[in-house]
Amino acid sequence: MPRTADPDVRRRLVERAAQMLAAREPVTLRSLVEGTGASTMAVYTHFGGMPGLWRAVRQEGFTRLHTRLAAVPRTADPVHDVAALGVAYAANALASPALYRAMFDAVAELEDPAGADRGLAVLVGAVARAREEGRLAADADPIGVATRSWLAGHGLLSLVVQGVLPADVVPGHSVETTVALLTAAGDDPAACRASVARAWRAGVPDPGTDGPRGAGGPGL
Amino acid sequence: MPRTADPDVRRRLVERAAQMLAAREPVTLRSLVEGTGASTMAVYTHFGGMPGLWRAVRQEGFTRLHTRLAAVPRTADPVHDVAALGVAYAANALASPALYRAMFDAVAELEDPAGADRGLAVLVGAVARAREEGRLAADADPIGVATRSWLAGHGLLSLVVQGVLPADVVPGHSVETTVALLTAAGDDPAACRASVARAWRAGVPDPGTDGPRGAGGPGL
DNA sequence: AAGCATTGCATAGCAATGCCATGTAACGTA
DNA sequence: TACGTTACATGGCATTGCTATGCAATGCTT
Repeated sequence: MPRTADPDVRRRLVERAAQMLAAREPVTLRSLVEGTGASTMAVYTHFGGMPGLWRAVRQEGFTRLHTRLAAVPRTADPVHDVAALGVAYAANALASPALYRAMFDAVAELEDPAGADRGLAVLVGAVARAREEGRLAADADPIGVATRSWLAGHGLLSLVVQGVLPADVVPGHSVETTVALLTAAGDDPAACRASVARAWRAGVPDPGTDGPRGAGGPGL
Repeated sequence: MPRTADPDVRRRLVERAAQMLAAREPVTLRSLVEGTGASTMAVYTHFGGMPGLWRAVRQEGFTRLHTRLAAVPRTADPVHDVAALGVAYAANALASPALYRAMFDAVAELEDPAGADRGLAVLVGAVARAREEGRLAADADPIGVATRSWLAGHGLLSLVVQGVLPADVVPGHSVETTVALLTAAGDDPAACRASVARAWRAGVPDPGTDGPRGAGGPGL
């Protein structure tokens, strides 16, 4: 094989795209490579085109999300841990809203679809542990409960990220929905609320440097 | 005033955009006016540009949604009616997935933001009635419960519409989440499940002529 | 070590997109 | 009927993503 491909170029371009996304700058083929020294053809050799670049960016977003979820510590209270994953999910989305939007803009197209499932798997594991430790009913469905939590969280955050809802409603709705879902799965209502509320009190997501904008900016 | 503005042109363009959206055709300035006899300037006269056209299309989507929700009949069982609104919401989204995507693509920008709230108001009214008729706790929060139902439904449908989740999981997740939220609001678990399940059994959304596609097509 | 095939990528140009400056014609008002 | 205002058709512009072409760098082969 000739001229070994420089793997750094690929990473740098994805990184730069994510930065431009966070900076609300329009991510175009030419503006992306500008300043990197690379030419527009680099995007085609490494990604096959702009859709390929977006695919890579989305993948990067899901990788970061998984990293963040996997870093949530396991405590003695499994229900608290389930809620803590919700906090981490929200924090990740609010830290870079534009990336979150891009992730789900064409989420069906990913380089590694299984990579996106890994985040959900973390949540499923936490719910399963709650059941195993007796907090949920023996016939509770961890995948179903985790999926519904994820769906509700996504619905909430996708609207917050677009500026339809303010960020400060996230904890409230999240607590209520999580409590409702886990109580329906068998947890004691009072104990559940205490566990969930504690998780959200501990780590309210920081809006970050990249707050939601009022309208569709020039970027994606 | 000279040369009276033809209000039909506006409607026809919005209508055509919605049709092209449903047909998975790329909606571009030139392809939109092609065949209508109008020229590209018509879009600027009536909408000020493509963003304005999308704004009008989104508004049209929310108007249709409201129409559909308002048409849901009121029965003797208010909890059933709340669930029936969820069925109607899902049916509306699945009937024209591309329009649903467009609606929430920049939902913060609407011609009449209050128009989008009218749909939610219908749901809030149904929840409030459930509380007034004693199905929910006296201190239940209709706006909160309705909003969380809407958020969960939106999270689910936005992913279904993008082809991440198959349409056949909609009833299952919808029933479970609705039961969880309404039970948490005070309804009796068994009665709640019966009411909600009946609504979804009666009117399972038809995928329509416009099923979700596997990947980002040429259209929006 | 030399030659060569293969690959990375810089250049330049193409089609299509949204947008707008200009001109023209239609309509209401006087 | 004359006029001023408005709708809109035409043509051209900048920008977008994309690709045909050529060159140079690299590793395999002998």
